[in-house]
Amino acid sequence: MSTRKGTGVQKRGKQSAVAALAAAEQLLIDKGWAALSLRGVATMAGMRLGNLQYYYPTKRDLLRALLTRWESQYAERASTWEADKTKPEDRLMAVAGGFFDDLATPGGSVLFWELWAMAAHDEDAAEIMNSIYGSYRQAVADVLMEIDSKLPRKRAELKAAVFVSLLEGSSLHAGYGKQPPFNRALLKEEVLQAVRGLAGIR
Amino acid sequence: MSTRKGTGVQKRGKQSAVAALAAAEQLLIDKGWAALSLRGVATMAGMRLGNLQYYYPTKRDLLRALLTRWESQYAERASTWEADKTKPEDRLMAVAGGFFDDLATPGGSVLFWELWAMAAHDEDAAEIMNSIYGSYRQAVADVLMEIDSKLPRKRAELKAAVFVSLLEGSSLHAGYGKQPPFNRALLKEEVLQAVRGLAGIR
DNA sequence: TGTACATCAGTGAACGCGCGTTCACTGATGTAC
DNA sequence: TGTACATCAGTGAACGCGCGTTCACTGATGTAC
Repeated sequence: MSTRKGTGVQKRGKQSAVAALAAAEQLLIDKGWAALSLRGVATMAGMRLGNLQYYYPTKRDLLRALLTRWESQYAERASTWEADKTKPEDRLMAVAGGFFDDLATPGGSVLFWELWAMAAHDEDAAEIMNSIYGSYRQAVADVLMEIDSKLPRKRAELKAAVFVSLLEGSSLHAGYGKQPPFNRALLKEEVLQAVRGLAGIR
Repeated sequence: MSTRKGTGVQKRGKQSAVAALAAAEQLLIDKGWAALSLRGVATMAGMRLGNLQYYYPTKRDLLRALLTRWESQYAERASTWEADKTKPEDRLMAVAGGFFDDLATPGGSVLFWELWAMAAHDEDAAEIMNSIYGSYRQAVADVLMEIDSKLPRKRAELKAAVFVSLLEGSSLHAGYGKQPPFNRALLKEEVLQAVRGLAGIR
C-alpha cells in the first residue's frame, strides 16, 4: 500500500511551537497572567498571531501545552534525584537546597504563584499541579524512608508534604519591592535546619 | 463660621461600598482574578456599573480598597494574639492551628494564592503583602522570644518566617480536584508537630 | 533529474464581544435659615 | 414647620480598545512516480 502522506511536523514548525511556549512562559513571568494574550505571546516569539494559532488554535491549547511542559520538566527533575547515588541524607539536603535556590529566583517563584492561582479555578491547571506535587512528595517520601527504614509510608508522605510546604512557602519571603526582608543565605540555613529536624537528621 | 457642608458619606452609601468589596472578594474566590470585572462585581453586589464607579471610580481604586481591607483584617487578627493571656507555647500552637484551619477553607487559601500572584506584578499588592507578612512574622517572632528568652530577635524573625512558610505552604496540599490527597487532620497534626520542633516545644 | 501534488508553515483581514472609562443626567437625603 | 439648596447616591448610554476566534489565502517543503 503506497501512501503519499508527509512526515508530519517539520523541523521549522517544531522550533516555532517550542519558541512560542518559551515566549508564553517568559511573558507570564514578566507581566503575569493578566497580560498573557495570544497577541502578546506571538509578538514576544517574533511570529504573527495567525501563525501562533497554527500551532495552538485556541488559548486553552496554548495553556495546556505550557502546563504539560512544566509537568514534564518537574517529572524529569524528580527522576534525577532518584538516580543520584549519594547518601540519602545528603540527597535530601541537596534537593532542599536546590529547590530553595530555584524559588529564590524571580522567575522560579513567580511561575509557581501563577500556577497556584490558576489551579484554583482551572481544571487543567489543577490536574497538572496535583501531578507535579504528587510526584514531588513521592520522591521526597522515598528518600525519607531510606533515611529511616522504620518510617511507615503514610507517615513519610505526610512528612514529605510538610517538607514541600516549607520550601514552597519560603518563596513568600523573598520580598517583592526593593529589598528582601531577610538575608537570603540566613533564611536558607534556617529552612534547611528545619528540614533536618523534620527528617530526624543529626 | 457657618458651613453648609454635609456629613460626608451617608449610611446608604457606606453600606453599598462595603457590599461591593464583599462581592469583589466573593467573585475572586469563586471565579478568580480573570473574572474580576467591574461589571461582574456590580452584578454580584446587586448594583449598576455606574453606581459601583461612584464609590470606586477605577478598577485600581476597587483593588486598592480590597487589599486595604485584607490588610486591616489581618492586622486585627495579629493584635488578637497579643492580647491573649495564655502561656506562649499554647498561644503559638493556637495560632498555628487557627491558620491551618483557615487555609484549609476553600475561600481562605484561594484569596492568598490570588494575592501572591498579584503581588508579583502589582506594586500595590506587593506593598500590602509585605505589610501583612511583616506583621504576621513580627507577632510570631514575639511569641517565640517569649518561649525562649535567650533567642535573639534576628533569629526569632527567621524562625517566624519558617513558621509562616510551613503554614502557608500547607495550603498547597488541600487538593484541587475531587478529593484531597491527605486526611486533613493527619496533615494538620504533622504540621503542628513540625511547628513544635521549630519552636523547641516539648 | 523532473514534475505533480500533498502537506506543512505562515499571512492578513475581519468578526463580535466584554472590558474600563467618561459623562450628562435624575432622584434621595440632609441641612441652613 | 416650610423652603431652598448643597451634597450624596444612583442611572443609562456611549466611546474606543484589545481580546479570542474564524477563515480564505499564499508560500515552503517534502515525496511519489
